[in-house]
Amino acid sequence: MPELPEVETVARDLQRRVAGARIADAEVRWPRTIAHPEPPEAFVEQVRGAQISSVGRRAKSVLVNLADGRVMTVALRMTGALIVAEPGSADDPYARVVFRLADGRELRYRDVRKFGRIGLWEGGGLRRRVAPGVRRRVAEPRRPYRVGDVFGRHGPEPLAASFSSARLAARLAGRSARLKTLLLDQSFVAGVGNIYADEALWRARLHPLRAADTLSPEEVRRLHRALRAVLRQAIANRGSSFSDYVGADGEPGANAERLHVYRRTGEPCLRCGREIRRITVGQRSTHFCPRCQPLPTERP
DNA sequence: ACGCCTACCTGCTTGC
DNA sequence: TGCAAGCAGGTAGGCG
Repeated sequence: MPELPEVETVARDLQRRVAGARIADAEVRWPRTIAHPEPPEAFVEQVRGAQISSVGRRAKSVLVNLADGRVMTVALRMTGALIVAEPGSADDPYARVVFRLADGRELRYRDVRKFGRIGLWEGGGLRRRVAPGVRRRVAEPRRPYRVGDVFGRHGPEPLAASFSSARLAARLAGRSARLKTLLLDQSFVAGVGNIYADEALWRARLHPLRAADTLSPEEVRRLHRALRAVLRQAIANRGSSFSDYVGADGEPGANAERLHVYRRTGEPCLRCGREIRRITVGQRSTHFCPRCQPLPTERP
């Protein structure tokens, strides 16, 4: 399940391995993977001959920046992976899109469950920012092809220097939604998924069902620190692998064994020993320690 | 604003 | 053993 740390790992791997490479040709084996442009034949035509200048990340998408300023976005969703295959490698039956590089290697988009999407966009607009207090600019023309529009509704990057505790507090204020729901909401904060939402709440000792606007300033600071620490540690370990996630080298990450609550239902809390519980919040499995993460109204 | 539902997909696990 | 149901969860879109 690629979340921010897994996508960051893939992007860093690719930056090291394919920056500077030229895409000689591409083959689309599952047309629905191509979200833009349509039809997929147009995508192949437009990407052919392009040179990759650098690879980055925004939210849970890999950004493949092309030398001419265009950007290819790769949303891995559940089971997507970008893997660099050396010449002569065995074919992959789950490769949905194959980019043949001019040097003989292949950049393969592999996706067992086919949820992932790839788009090719004009650059620009990525850092678009509206000054505080300004509601809407006058009749901004629609430019649906700009990569910035793809992420126009996403929230801030939690590891950005600008994502301060005060900023988190401001975003939580007036929100009655549960913490777990908000952490998973990409327009609230970008890149957090089920694993790191649960891990951050455990680390911050906050119950997943707490209403966001009931947190004390101290609790907001704990959440801010916990979220960033959990994400940073996962990146340092090259991400958490369960069944599908691998880096661009095809190797799984090492962070899964470092998780404290996720998929540890019934096992002892690593802080207090109480059994980890699993509940459903917004149709998502949610893991927490009932002693370390109490609801204020409850006495566990 | 918020919660809830469905659709998209396939592989693996579980239960009879 | 075989087969079907259940489960995993990121995201878009719809409904109340």
